[in-house]
Amino acid sequence: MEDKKFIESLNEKNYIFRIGEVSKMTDVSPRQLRYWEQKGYIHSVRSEKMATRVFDHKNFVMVKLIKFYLDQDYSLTVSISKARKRMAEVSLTHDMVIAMHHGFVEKDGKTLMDMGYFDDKKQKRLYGYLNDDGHVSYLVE
DNA sequence: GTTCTAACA
DNA sequence: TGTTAGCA
Repeated sequence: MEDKKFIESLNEKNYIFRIGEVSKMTDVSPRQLRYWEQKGYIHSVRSEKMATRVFDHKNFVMVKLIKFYLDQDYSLTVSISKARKRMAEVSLTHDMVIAMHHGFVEKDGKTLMDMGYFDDKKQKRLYGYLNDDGHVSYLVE
């Protein structure tokens, strides 16, 4: 289970940024970030004794999403709404991919992703791989 | 040098 | 929302 430890060591949850860094990476001013936080659109963590904000990866992504919609001339409130919906979808996508990912196996010169049992009786296993056009092909065995 | 809060020619 | 002031 060394793989698991390695994955956890680089888990995005471990990445935190200060307001200046987030501002530069997202092109959102510190003033805006503080305001958005005050309104509850984003959240920062304040270490027990540390007086400065730190944003985790999740909130960094949220800022990027809000900015993405603002740049398309949506109002702030609409951007927030759209960003929250996207966040939920991205989060669900992440959870599902993690849950179905059972490693890779080599077959016929291809690298197949083992997606676990396909049926409730746990007799058929689902595999998938990317073909040349970028689409996923499936295999059940 | 950076971040914080509060306030506004 | 930008900017500035005065701190920590």
